[in-house]
Order: sequence, then C-alpha cells, then structure tokens
Amino acid sequence: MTTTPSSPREPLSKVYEAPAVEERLYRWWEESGFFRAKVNPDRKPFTIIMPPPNVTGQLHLGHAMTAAIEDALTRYHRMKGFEALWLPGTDHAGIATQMVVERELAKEGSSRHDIGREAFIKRVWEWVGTYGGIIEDQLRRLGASCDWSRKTFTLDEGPSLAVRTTFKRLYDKGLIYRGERITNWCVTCRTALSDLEVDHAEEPGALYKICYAFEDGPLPDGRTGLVVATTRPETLFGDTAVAVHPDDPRYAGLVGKRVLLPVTGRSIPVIADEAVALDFGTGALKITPGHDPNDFETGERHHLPIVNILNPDGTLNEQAGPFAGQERLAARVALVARLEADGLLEGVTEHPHSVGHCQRSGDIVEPIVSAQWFVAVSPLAERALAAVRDGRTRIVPERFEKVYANWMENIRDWCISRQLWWGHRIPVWYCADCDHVTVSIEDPAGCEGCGSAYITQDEDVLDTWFSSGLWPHSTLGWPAQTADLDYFYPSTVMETGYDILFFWVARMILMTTYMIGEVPFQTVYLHGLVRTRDGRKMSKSDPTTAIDPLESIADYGADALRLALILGTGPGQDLRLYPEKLEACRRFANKIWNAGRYILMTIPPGTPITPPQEVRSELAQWLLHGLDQTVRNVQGSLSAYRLSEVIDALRGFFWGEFCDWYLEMDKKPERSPEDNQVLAYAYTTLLKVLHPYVPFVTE
RNA sequence: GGGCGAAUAGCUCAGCGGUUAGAGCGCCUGCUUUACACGCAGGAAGUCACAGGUUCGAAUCCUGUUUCGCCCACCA
Repeated sequence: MTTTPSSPREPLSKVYEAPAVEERLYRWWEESGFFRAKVNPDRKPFTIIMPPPNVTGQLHLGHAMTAAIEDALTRYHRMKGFEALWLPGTDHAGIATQMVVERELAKEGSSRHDIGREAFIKRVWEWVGTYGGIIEDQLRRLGASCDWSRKTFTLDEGPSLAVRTTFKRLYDKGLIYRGERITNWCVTCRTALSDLEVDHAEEPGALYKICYAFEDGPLPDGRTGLVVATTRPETLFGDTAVAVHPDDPRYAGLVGKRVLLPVTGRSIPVIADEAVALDFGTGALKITPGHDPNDFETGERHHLPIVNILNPDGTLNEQAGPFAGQERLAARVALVARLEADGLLEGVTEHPHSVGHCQRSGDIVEPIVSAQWFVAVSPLAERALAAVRDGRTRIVPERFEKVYANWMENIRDWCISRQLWWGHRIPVWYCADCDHVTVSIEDPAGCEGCGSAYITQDEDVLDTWFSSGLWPHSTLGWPAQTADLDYFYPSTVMETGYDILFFWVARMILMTTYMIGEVPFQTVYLHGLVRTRDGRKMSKSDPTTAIDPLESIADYGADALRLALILGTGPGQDLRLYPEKLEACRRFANKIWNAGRYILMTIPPGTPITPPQEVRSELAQWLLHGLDQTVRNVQGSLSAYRLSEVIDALRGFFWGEFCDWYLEMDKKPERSPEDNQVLAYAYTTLLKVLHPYVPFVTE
C-alpha cells in the first residue's frame, strides 16, 4: 500500500521470502520516522507504554506476544489518525541482572564481596553495555513500531529522579518507614524479598515431635516435658516460648512453668494463647518469633524476645551451640539424629506442607527479622481500589477486576529494601553524630538534623518493582511538568501478562493514583501465557517443546509469528503454540503475497486504488459489500479487544471470498477499467485492515 | 480454606438464546486450472463433559456433579 524503497520492477518470488523483506522494510520505516510521536493538539493521543523487558534479556514468546498485540493496537490507531505513541524501554531488573553477573564472577572464582561495591556496579554496567540493547533489535525484527527516540531505561536520570522524589514524598507523609519486621530472606541471594517474590509449593515434609523437658523436673503424673510438633526442628534454637491453648485440659496448670530447649538447655516459658489449635500436632506450639511470621505476632502479643539463629548465608549462628556453622537443612538432619540419641524425639510423621521458594534462585526462603524499608500501602490502596471500582481504569478481561480488588483489600506492607548493589540506592543518610535520618532527593552535604558532615548513605537498593511502579509517568518526564506528560498521560492501554497483575499493574495504580492523583492508564489488557501444545509451560530448558521467537522469525517470518501469537486466544487466556500453527500462519502471509503478485501482473500500472464511481458487475457488488461488512466487523472486534476474532474474520474473507471466489471469477481475457479498479481498491483496502497484524507482508 | 478459568470434530480453538454447530491443522478423493502445491475443487468426521432446571426453542442461561489447570491464604 505504500511505495517501498525497492524497485517494483524486480520480479517477485512465488514464495513470500519474509527475511528478505523484513529487514529492509523496518529500516525504511524507522529512518522515515513513521513511529515518532509528538505532542499534536490536532490529534487525539493514543499511548501505550511498553512493559520494559530486562535490559540484558533475550526475546522470549511472552515479549513477542506483548509486541504483537501492542503493535497491532498502535498501528491501528495510528492509521485511524490518532497521535500514536508506543514508548519502549528496558528495566535494570535488579535481582535478576545482579545474579547473572554474580554467576559470571563465580566462574572466575571471584565474588561481588571480593571486588567490592563500586567495582561490582561497574562490572554490571559493562554487562549492560555488552548485552543491553540486544532485545531492542529483537523487537525490531518483530516489526514493533515503537518510538525508539523515546526509549527509556529505569536507571536513566529521569526515572531515577522519579524514584527519589516518590520515596521522599512518601517518607514525608509517613507512608515509607523503616522497621524491624519479619521478612522473607533468600540465603542464596542474601537479600530480603517481598511476599510476592516468594513462590509457595506443596512439598513432602515431616512433622517432628520433640520433648522440651520441664525445668523443675518431671510432673507428679510422670511427664518429663512438653512435646511440641514442628516441621523445622532446627528453628528450636530460636524458640522463646511454648504456647498452649488456655482451655486445653492436657496442659492445665502448666502455663507459667518453664521448659528447657534440647541441646542448648536454654530456659523458656510456657504461655497460653488462643491462636493455638487444639487439634493439630500435640497442642503445644513452639514459638519462634525470629523465624516464623505467626510466631512473630504471637511474640509481640506476649512481649517475647526475638532470637535470630541464622547467618545471612543460611548457616546457623552461635545460638545453635554445637550446630553453629552448619547449613540450616544439614543442621536439621544432624539435629534430628542428636534428638533421637538424646531420647527427646517422640515421633516423626509424614507431613506434606507448603514451602516458600525464592522466585529468582529457587532456594527455600527463611523468615527472619531484620531492619527493612516498607511502604505502608493500605492508605494508597483505597485510591487504587476506587480507580478500578468506578471504572476510571478498566481491566480486560473483567474477571481480573475481582482478583485485583481482592488483593488490594488484603494488601500488606511492601518490603522495598534489597540487600543488593544493582538498582536505585535508597536515598537515605544516617548521621554519625545524631539520630536524625536524612531523606533527600539530591545527595545531601550533611545531616539535615545537626549539620554534621559525617553521614553515610543506606547500603540497600530498592525493589525493582518500585521503579517499575512509576513507569507510566516517569517515562514521560515526571516529576517535571512536561508537555508530553500533559498530552500522552494517562496512557490509553496497559498491555501485559496476567502473571504480573500484582507485581506491576497493581503497583502502578497504587503509586500513580497517590502521587499524581490520576490513574496511570484507562484500560488494562491482560494476555495469557504461551504454552506448549499439551498445555505445559514452555521452558528454555526443554528444547523439545520450547519455541524460540527468533528462530520462528527466521523460519516462518515475523508476520506468521505475530499471527500465531494472537490467533486462537483472547484476553486472559493461555495460548498453545506449536510448529503447525506457525506454518498455517505463514501460509496466510504467503497467500497475501501471491494475491498481490497476481494483481500486479493483471491490472495496468496506474490503476486508481479508490472505489469505482459506479459498480455494475454483480460479482463486484457482492465483493465490495462483503468487504465493507468485514471492515466493520474488524473495527467492532478491535474495540472490544477481540484480536483473534479480527484475524479470523480477515483471513476468512481474504482467503475464502476474495481469493477463492472473486479472483477466480475475475480471471478473464477481457478486462474493463472497472474490473481493474475494483481489484486494486479491494486489495489495498484489505492490506490496510490487515496491516496492524502483518505489517511486513502488507507493506 | 477462599477465588478463577477450561471441558465443542483426531489436534488447537471460534460460536455464548433462534434455521441442517464452524475455522485452521490433520485425514480421504480428485486436480502441474495462465497468483500461490505454503495452492485449487470436493469429502468424511461432533449424543457441544455429565445430571437436572428455565424457555416455544439451550453448546449458549440457572443449579449441581466430575475431570484438568491457575491464583490467593499465617495449614506449627
């Protein structure tokens, strides 16, 4: 439909050679500035801020699906006369990127602690220099029509300023605080994690019944101690009480007595607490406030001390007596053997239970008490909840609005500090000379309290998702009041996978409704996951089923891949992808190509592509009527975000009616100018409506 | 323990109140028909998971059941 830079005289191949076409076309598009968007009061804006992939990441099918959908929406609106901005960017991906570089260091026999913070961060930047930007070129190969002149990185100056400004304002309002709380700790990554970064899985385990001897000797009835039940025996070194239910007849009169921990012999009290279940285990519950979230709360109710038994690397500390230095899981085994030898192990029963794992390293997460920074999200949640409830932000498919509301209503404070080096460093300074904590957007010269120059910045960085939460406005210049922000914000659609509804979408709504007082986007479109033909999650480690989008582009063409990622799925629905599907889509691209080839060979050059004034042929009338109907259907389906339906309708009409009927009937020796014009008009119209989905082959 | 999704042709999915239930792939039968064999013409193939109910009419709405999958939750 547009004049391509190549010579139209060169013979067209019988088979559509996607790779030969794609690179040339993309370069032309980009160099011509077709994807640039600017503030334009004469047009209505259409904005999509791209979910930023990891800066050093590789394109996977999830990205490809995101790109296919967002590009289709963007190109459609651009064609409809909107000022369409699709703003790309990348994420520093704190924990993920840091771990990759740490693994590299490990290969060299080094570690981040060996080389120090400054050298390590330099090393990560080098890594970003080498691998950053790869994903951008991969998105280009898909045909993504984003405005590269606006690409943003979460660690750029703008977003960094947005991070510090947000931190400062929330802190000043008392909505960011530092506290000693029980949090999730990954001993592999050696950092705290938010609740969302912990994946729970049901696993086989055991319930160990362990006897804690009474301090002042056996009871008159002969009982020598209290038997507690636990799945994590090694945590007993951190116990500071044993709790029983106040109404439990088995333990009547024992509250207030003291028992001795096995091995170390530390004395702890027996307390009464209603939260203890009468029908679980032995009815006596060991209380470990330092290493169990429930026990932490019980401990607060009873003002129990907190004993930490773990070193940051997951080995037991001196609290474990002879077990000090042992890795926690090894210590469990050794301790059980010791308890058995000491005659304190009263039984072991199988007990499958849910175990939390670090999303990144897969290691078992340990609850520990430490000083961390938190966002008090409840006050923000009210606005975020209202935004969706009153329809200022709509979620597609709608059922996720309930999921969203349920999460918001039960939201808990968000741990945002990470003991990592790669990320936005927390803008907080501690003073050596007074207790004042200086929180500042700019690096301060001294303590804001006493003026002392002896201040040190908090060592930690922020959760990656903190900066992601500001993405819709930080990419447009906020906190500066820019024309871009005024014009393009709030964005029209936020399109992403349902798997990051809480991680990202909810956080964006939380942060922006509070900071800006306006929703970040009008519509959230959530796509599903890409799966194998038999419904399994596609993983790179399983090459028999994994499909690499880049290989697919090479083998089938970007258009075919894009079609395959949209066809046969809808919002919130998982998609099964397999080679035959890609083949089928490639055939459609080939069909479009060959229909065009036929028309170019048939009609004289210069045939107008406008609709003919008068259509006499009944066949042509039938075609144009169907065409009109199809275009209408496409627009209807699109406005309801039913992209698969669009392709179905287009393929059905293009192939089944236009090609199989009209083109076949049209083959005749004598052609009228009207015949030619109908052909030219119908084909170019079809190319236009197809273009958002298959940009290369329709160009 | 709560919540959600899926169940329609061999496979992947449309259809979501109205005549004989559709598509793509696969399968079968013909076709080197002057765009395309990544094609064309034709064909076989479905008690729409099950049981009730609402309705003149149900794959489609309601209730329950079963099977798969997912999410959330502090199950010592």
